[in-house]
Amino acid sequence: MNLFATTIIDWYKENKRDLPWRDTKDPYKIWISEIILQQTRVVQGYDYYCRFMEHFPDVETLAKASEDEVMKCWQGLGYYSRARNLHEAARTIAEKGAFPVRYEDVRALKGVGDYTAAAICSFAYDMPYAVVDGNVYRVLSRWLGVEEPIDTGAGKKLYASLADEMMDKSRPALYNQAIMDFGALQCVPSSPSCLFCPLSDSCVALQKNLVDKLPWKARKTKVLDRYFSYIYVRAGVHTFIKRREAGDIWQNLYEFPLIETEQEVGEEEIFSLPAFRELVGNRSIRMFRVVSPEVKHVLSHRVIHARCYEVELEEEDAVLSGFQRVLIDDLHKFPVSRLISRFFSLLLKPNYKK
DNA sequence: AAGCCGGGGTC
DNA sequence: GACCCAGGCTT
Repeated sequence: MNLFATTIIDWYKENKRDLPWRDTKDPYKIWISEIILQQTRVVQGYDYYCRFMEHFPDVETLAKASEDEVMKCWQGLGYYSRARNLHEAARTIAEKGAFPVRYEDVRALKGVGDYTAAAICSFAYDMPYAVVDGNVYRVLSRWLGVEEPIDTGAGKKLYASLADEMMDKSRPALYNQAIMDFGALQCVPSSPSCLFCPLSDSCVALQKNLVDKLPWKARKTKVLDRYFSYIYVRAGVHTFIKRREAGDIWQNLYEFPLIETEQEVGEEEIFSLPAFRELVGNRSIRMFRVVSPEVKHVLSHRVIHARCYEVELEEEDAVLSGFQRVLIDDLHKFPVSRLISRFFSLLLKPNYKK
């Protein structure tokens, strides 16, 4: 008799969320949902999942799509390596002809780690692999009173072994869904309603008054500042963009010509930057304006202080080396970061006042 | 083992 | 401002 598992499962039957990727055993749909939901709340990923399924209903469609198409569908969701890896894995699967059925082969897919492999194999195939995600860390650390941090090698190993031990291996899919929903809805990070918790009688953290301290992380990510000045260069009906390359944020997303500096650059100083002169050259400028004063764009590990300027060139057929010349009306077709899409919407506003 | 990689919500 | 979210990859 497993008190923990049966309690969680009973709770789940009464309180489960109705989610589209739970109505299926199709490993493709489950895989897509799991990648989308990595470090992403259900409410945030929900619409992306539905749109993704409309655009790419099966793995062959996804494999045949261009990377830009996939990225466009992912635009705004963040952690864009997920989309790139997803695309690569789709091509691997399509080449082999079918979705892998062994745990090791699922785990070997690009972008699929321990958590996602366990989720796919349990949900699609009912294999007894315990998921260990943020919810599971929280539920286990509190109920068992585990004070080991969750972000060290030793901690992860310990939790993986505990999760395996606690699992009801006679019904893996049900148990895994149950513990994650329990963590997401009942055993929430801050101020959980322990008064109404079906496990409160046996919860170690509650007895020791550690609920608001568990789980905990040993280290925190350092946040650094970066300073971006974007130049929206207009030449007649065209403008210029570039695809960001590997080794930095927003890989393979498009953006306006960018000048990054060590320090903040004032709106008047932008003209005197060598990088600005190099971009515009000796072309004559018909108009200059500030599209956006500084906006703080906050990422998990960076704070980007960004501005956007508009420069209209006299020369309407100008070419900027290193940049794609595109129709301004086509800008919306390119996958871009949330920051750039914000600038897009500013540019679309009529009667913008300087 | 530590750092990198997004964006949004909550308190 | 600090923390968290159905984490994984690179170095």
